[in-house]
Amino acid sequence: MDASASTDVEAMLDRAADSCLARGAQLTALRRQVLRLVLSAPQPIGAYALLDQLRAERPGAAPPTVYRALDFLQENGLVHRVERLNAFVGCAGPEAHHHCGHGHDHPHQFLICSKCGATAEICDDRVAHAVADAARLAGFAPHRTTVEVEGVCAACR
Amino acid sequence: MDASASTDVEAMLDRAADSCLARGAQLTALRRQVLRLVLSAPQPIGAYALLDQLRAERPGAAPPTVYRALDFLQENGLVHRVERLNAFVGCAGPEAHHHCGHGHDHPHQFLICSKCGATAEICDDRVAHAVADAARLAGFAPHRTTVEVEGVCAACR
DNA sequence: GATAGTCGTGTTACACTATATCGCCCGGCC
DNA sequence: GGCCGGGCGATATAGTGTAACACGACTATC
Repeated sequence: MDASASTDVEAMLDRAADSCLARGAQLTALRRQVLRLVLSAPQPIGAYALLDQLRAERPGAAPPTVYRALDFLQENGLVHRVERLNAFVGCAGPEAHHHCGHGHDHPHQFLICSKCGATAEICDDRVAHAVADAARLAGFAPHRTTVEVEGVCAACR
Repeated sequence: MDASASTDVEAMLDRAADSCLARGAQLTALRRQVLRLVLSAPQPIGAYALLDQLRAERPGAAPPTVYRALDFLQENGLVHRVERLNAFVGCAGPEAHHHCGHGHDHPHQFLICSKCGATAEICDDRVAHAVADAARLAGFAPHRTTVEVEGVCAACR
């Protein structure tokens, strides 16, 4: 990561800390460290890759260390899990979603490039509504939704 | 499973064999056995649960045995993988989707009840179109799409 | 009929992902 | 002080998925 990206990450961490405080949650040093690693990764990152990096600063770290942090970060809308990759990405912009009327558990979709592995998060209301409508039509009360599209990104075409 | 359900499963297996032949693929005894187990399961079933059952008839079966069969069945649209559960379900009705104009790689969505674990497959064109449109709007060429909704089913409410 | 190629399968070993459980520390609270 | 809950360290184990190589059956081609 270059300097400007690092600066961006630190700013995002500060905003994340504020957002947690507002919800009565604590972005502890460990959780902040894990979130920094996720945000700094150029692509979705697996729990054990995260663990390896975390050990550089925290030699005693074990799987539960990183999984507990990831659970917390997910609950607070700071990271998302990409099911198809068994990996995690930083949420594109939690505050942006608040601006457009969504809470911390905002709807989102992933576009996963099978060529380069890049994963983009989008937030399409039409998709979210269509899915919710289809579920309710089946008598189903939707709670959380996973939408992941595998394909080829613009850069790889 | 009662007798009528078993009969249904056998009929589905026969139709699956025909469908494979038409595509130049072979539904071998092993693959048929695995598909039978998936179709007979009341809920999505994991690869290792499948493996345990398979070993009753085929003691030497190992993980690659079942994963290779599942890969084949997925490629031929006979089973789907439920990412959130790391499990597999028989395709609700491949021939039904052909009737409504979809190929063997038809769009589908899952409704997963977090109370009872029941998983329903639906096929909503509005969802499929909304997702495809959103992806293309981002310059992305969609290939395969995963849509999974976790919530509470009608029976559990 | 030999040769080579493909496909399906067997077999072993390993890598990766995730959770259970126990125990300790620390900070808040009555 | 004594109690409690949250966060964390540490160990062990469960669950999921692949790599790599071997073997036999079948086919095609000469």
